[in-house]
Amino acid sequence: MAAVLELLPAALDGQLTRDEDLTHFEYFVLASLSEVPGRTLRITALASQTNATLPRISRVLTGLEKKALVERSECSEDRRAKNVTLTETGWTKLVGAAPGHVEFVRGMVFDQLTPEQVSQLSDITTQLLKTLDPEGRMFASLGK
Amino acid sequence: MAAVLELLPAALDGQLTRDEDLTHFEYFVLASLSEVPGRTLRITALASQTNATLPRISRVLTGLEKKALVERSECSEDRRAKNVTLTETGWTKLVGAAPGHVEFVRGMVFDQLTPEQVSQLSDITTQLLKTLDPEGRMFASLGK
DNA sequence: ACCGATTAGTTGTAGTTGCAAGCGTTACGT
DNA sequence: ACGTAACGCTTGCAACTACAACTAATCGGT
Repeated sequence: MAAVLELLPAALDGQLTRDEDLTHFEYFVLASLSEVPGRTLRITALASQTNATLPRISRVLTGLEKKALVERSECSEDRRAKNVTLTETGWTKLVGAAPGHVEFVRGMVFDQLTPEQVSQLSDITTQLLKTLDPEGRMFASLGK
Repeated sequence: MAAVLELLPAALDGQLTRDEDLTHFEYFVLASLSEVPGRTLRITALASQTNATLPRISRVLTGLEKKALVERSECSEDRRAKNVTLTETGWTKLVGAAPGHVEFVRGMVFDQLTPEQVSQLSDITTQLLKTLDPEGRMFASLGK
């Protein structure tokens, strides 16, 4: 069981990095932005939803900004804060990456299990999240 | 489900680092050595069992050696190779760390699930490992 | 027996991450 | 209104990791 925790994230990360030159975390950031009205979030909110520290998000955003996938802009309500927006390029990137990634996850996980097991796994992870993420900061992303 | 993959390893790592000044990976290395006759393994074998690259194992072993938890020695059969042995200090460290860690995992995972779900989860992970680790390089460690 | 190819392990280098410290902005108590 | 505390984010630094290049030893074909 510890082995799954070790191997599965690495496998997922590997596919995205090879095929799309995105880490799983970067993908998750783009996906989080895409699911929000205006495709815009404050940096702290984004950090919370992706379970990242502020320094980590800050540096990853710098990288994504260099690739023109997101944009930072000043927040009018609070001049300390900044908004991050998914650019059109970022949206296109995400839409291009998603099918391959979803397909990979399906082949790696869901195709290996019976429909019953998939249902059981869903219940189990939901249950575990109550302890791991009591405030429900992280949401399910793209049906994963 | 992705959230569990993100949060659970971080939680496990955190407990060990706080309480024992060991990363989860270091703990896993010590545990792997402890389960083997003579508590000794060739470095490549250890890398394979822990799913680590050779450079990674090499540097982690250097760290563990500095703490006197393991020892490197020449391999008589192949002078390119080296053996790594869990020292008495390392064994003591592992035995001291295990109960707290096991307890933490239990509280975090198993206590949250019904006995039925634990059984289902075990079947599911076994099934997933057939794809993730077809050669069975990684073994279950300490009932996790 | 020899030479090229492979293997075991270590080290150089670059990229990622967390913690702590920093800068500027806002909120709060008086 | 003023000064201190708290907040939002970024940056310095140290630790960890992967990839590639390196050294040393063994294997294989001739």
